[in-house]
Amino acid sequence: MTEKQTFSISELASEFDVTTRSIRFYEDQGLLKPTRRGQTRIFSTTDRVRLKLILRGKRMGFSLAETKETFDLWDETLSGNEKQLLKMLSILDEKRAHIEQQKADIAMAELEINTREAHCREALAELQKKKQQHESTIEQPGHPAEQS
Amino acid sequence: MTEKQTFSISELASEFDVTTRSIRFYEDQGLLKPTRRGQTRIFSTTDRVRLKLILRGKRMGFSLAETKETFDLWDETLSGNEKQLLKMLSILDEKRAHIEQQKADIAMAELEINTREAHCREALAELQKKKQQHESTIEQPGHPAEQS
DNA sequence: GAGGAAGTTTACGTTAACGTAAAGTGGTTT
DNA sequence: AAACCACTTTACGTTAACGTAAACTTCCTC
Repeated sequence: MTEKQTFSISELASEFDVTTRSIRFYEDQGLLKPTRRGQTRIFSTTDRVRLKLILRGKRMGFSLAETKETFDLWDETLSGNEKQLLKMLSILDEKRAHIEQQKADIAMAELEINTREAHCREALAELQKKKQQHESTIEQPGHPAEQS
Repeated sequence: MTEKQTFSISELASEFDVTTRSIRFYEDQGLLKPTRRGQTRIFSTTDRVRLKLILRGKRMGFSLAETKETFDLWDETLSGNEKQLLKMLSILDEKRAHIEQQKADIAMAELEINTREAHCREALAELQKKKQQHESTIEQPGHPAEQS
């Protein structure tokens, strides 16, 4: 009872930090299906969820076409015969494979980032040491020289 | 002594399953720097590693321009002054943030895939049950009818 | 020496995912 | 009623990352 049920285009745009142009484009491509009041779009909570999925899909490397496919397929699956269900299961397997690849990529990337960071910090420490040596060579601790 | 040190363009292409066109494009954009024998490209193990990084970068949502930036920056960092090193560290932080986002996305995606799979399997089980009921209604276990 | 395989350059074409005007609609605030 | 929103449609422009075709060189083989 306490949750918002409908959203304007600009509400969704600012919430998810995308342009209204993008949202209209997603509708145009059949990914969102807002109703209308006059000519103004009214988005449901379902649209909101789908927008979230679209954006996450993008971050995970899925094209809009792929995301639309899974949306459509899922819609069909809901009232689904056996063939549809089995197809959905096989697609879920593909997604899982994709995810496993991503996990592996991420693990490797993390390793590299860590070794690089270590390398950087070592190099910085080296520089600091040389700096201090240099300072103690040319300058004694004390008050600065008074006017040359 | 036992590892290959140089590679032709088609060797790399087939190893990483990309086209030679792509590899030439990556060179064109400054991501790879093969030497030449005559006009033929000769790729080093460094190039090979970078190609691998390019492809992983793509899978993780980095553009070629971004990947090139980190390559270049890392080259500079090797002979680096303090400023370069600090910049590299801040970029490493950005990458880490990116990775954290990916991890979160992946975790959510996995959850969804699991619930969807469960849903599919339930629906399939329902269908199987109905099928069996139907079969036992219209058909008794026994030998088939002989020629109508 | 004719052909074939693997390499090259040059250059125009393509697709996805929007960006960016331009021009119009509908409500409300002054 | 004038001005100002937020929203709309239509339509051409843009960028990244290659695809694809054409015409050429080298080297090897038959």
